[in-house]
Amino acid sequence: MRADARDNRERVLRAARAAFAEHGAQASLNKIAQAAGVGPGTLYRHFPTLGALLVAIIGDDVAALCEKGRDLLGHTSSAEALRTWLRAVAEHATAMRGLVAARMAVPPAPDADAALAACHERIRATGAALLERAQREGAVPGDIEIADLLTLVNAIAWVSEQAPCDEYLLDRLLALVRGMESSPREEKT
Amino acid sequence: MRADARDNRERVLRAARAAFAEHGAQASLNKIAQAAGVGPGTLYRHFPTLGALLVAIIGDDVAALCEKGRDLLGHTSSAEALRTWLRAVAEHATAMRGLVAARMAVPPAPDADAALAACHERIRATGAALLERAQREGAVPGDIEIADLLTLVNAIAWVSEQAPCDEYLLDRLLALVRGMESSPREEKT
DNA sequence: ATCCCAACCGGAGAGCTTCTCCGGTTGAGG
DNA sequence: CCTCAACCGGAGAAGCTCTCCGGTTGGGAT
Repeated sequence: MRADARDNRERVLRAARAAFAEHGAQASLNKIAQAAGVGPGTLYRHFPTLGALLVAIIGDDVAALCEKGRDLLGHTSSAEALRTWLRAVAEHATAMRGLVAARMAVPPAPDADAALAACHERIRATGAALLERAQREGAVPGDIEIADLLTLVNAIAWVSEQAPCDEYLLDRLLALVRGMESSPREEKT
Repeated sequence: MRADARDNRERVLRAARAAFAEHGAQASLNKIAQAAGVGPGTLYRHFPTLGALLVAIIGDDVAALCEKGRDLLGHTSSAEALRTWLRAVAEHATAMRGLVAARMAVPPAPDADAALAACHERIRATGAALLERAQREGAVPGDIEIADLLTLVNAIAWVSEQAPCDEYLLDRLLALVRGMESSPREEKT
């Protein structure tokens, strides 16, 4: 890749990150290109779809979440580890004003972005390890499936962004989920 | 209202109902007008906002849900009554491919459609009666608030529409909510 | 039965969006 | 230094929401 091309790519990523954080899925790709100082054609050549752009932005975040999940596997309380991690997932999904939640909520369709599907799978695998440990210890009901749990967490993250004025909504809704009865911070009975 | 005006209004409503059922929030208002055989101006004069159109369409459904809620207050099992009603809410919210869930998910902002806010309040009041009964009987934890519960149900309805191929997702996610442990149909232990 | 005007209609169009195409420009290897 | 593949970005097609306004018409009054 030519130097100027990489330069443009990074400027687009920076502009997109800011735009998504502010406007979420409603961000205009045109304006992102404009803010990055490139033409629309350049943006679309680097990132043919919204999903591709999104994956490029959240790639690092996904890795961080997986890392955090591995760390939490060593946590003494398996239930609290799961809760803490799911809350981190929800918080990350909320960071882009619902865009991430909307795109990552359900397992992607077969024809969808391969990179997006990979992100999804990495998150799922990390969650599965945490859930299985909690279930083995009997801390969480055994009939819960990780895919459903993640979908629900993403749904909660999405809806929390619909009411941006209620900053505690996310936590209250998470507390309504089976197996997450107490919020991570207040545990320590 | 002139006869031709009412005629047009009803044709628009019919077209909109069909379009929303098929495309949800992505339905084009232009195409709805075209399908109804009227110009865009006519559509926007009758229904200035998407919310107004939506309220006109779901008004009857909201009344039916409230009616159903009142009936269920006489149900022997207060917990099952609540579960059955919330499932009905979710199913209705799903009927328009996520559009209803997206608009009704959270209590509307002060500047929003008054009619939409009224719909929201009627649903909330009905749910509050069902929830309070279940809580009085100790069938559902007392720390649950009806507004949060409804928001969560709407979030579930929304996310279920994101994966239209998984028809049992809605029920599985509802079963993940505290106080809705068993699905309504399978209760009857 | 006719008239009249308020109410209503719908198309034109402004301003936004996403996404594509292609002629001009430029980085970097020979 | 020269060349050309790779890259750039603007023009523009197509579609969207929503507004404005001149022409039409329903139906009450005469």
